[in-house]
Amino acid sequence: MIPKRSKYAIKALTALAKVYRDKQHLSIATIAEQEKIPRKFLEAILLQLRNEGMVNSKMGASGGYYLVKHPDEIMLSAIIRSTGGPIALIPCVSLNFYEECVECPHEELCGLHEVMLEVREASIHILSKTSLADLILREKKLFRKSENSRK
Amino acid sequence: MIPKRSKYAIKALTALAKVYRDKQHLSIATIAEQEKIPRKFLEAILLQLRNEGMVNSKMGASGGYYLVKHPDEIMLSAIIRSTGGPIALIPCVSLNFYEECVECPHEELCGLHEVMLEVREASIHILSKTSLADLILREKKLFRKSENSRK
DNA sequence: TAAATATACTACTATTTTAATAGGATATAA
DNA sequence: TTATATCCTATTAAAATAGTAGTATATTTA
Ligand code: FES
Ligand code: FES
Repeated sequence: MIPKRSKYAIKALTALAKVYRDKQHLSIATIAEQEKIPRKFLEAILLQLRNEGMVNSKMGASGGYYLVKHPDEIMLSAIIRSTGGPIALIPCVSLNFYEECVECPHEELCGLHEVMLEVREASIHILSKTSLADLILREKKLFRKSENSRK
Repeated sequence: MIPKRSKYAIKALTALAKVYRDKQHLSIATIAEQEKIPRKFLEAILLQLRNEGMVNSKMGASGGYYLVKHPDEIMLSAIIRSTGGPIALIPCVSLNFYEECVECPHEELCGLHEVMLEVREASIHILSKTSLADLILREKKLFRKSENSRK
């Protein structure tokens, strides 16, 4: 499981992606309300994302946050990583939270290691080809689909 | 990430799978030492696996644990589930640890939900086609490979 | 230029989950 | 009958996660 932190980050950045035209920005308060994220917690998350270089901010009245890159170029895997969410199922196959397996004498001889590596690859494959723009597109498609099935 | 509990369970069951002929059994102490798992913790894990019906035990002197099913039929996904390890990355797409997303008004309209569902499917696909027997086979292959590359 | 609005930053607390241990009861073999 | 194991409940310890408080700083706008 990824932490809520990461999920909130994806939600918040998606909100920013939806207004991405000419560096339009949104305030923490606006995003928090829209996405139902605890305000102060979101503040901490966005600050972190800013330090990671994923977003930029403008201080003062009518300030706020905006995306640095195009929604097409911001991948879910990058957001999860920037917010400390592990994708791998065990530490010895994690890129960002790697820890040696004290129980396994040789990593390269471990069958479980090999399988978990495959799982990680499969997950990362999906998460690093899906961008914020894709997420928005998917939502549009899902909405159209539900509209049609209601007829 | 899955809990250590699940990883230990896989390791322990693999040890049992290696001696699976005519219901041969191993004691907790033996497995704990072999796989470098804290003894008392392993005891709790095996007890749980027994209550889940994955293994059986024999009490008293020269007792121990043994697999109920053939190593071919015991899949990693089942072990992870039996020990309470989540495979999904977020609760709203988890089969065994499902929780509704309070932030998302409609699950079926949520793009993130859809992507995370795909990730889960990919992970489960691998984990539920890999058995304990496969794990042992993989290890044999890895060993042979490393032998060859040493020449 | 003052008031209002918003982010920046540090530090803290609370909650939950996970990992691990303790210790006695019970069963079985030698 | 002694040694060896599992059975079972309860507890503790440690770590990770979630969320909050409060003040400093920057910027707009009236
Ligand atoms: S090396 Fe990590 S599970 Fe064996
Ligand atoms: S429904 Fe779970 S992330 Fe939207």
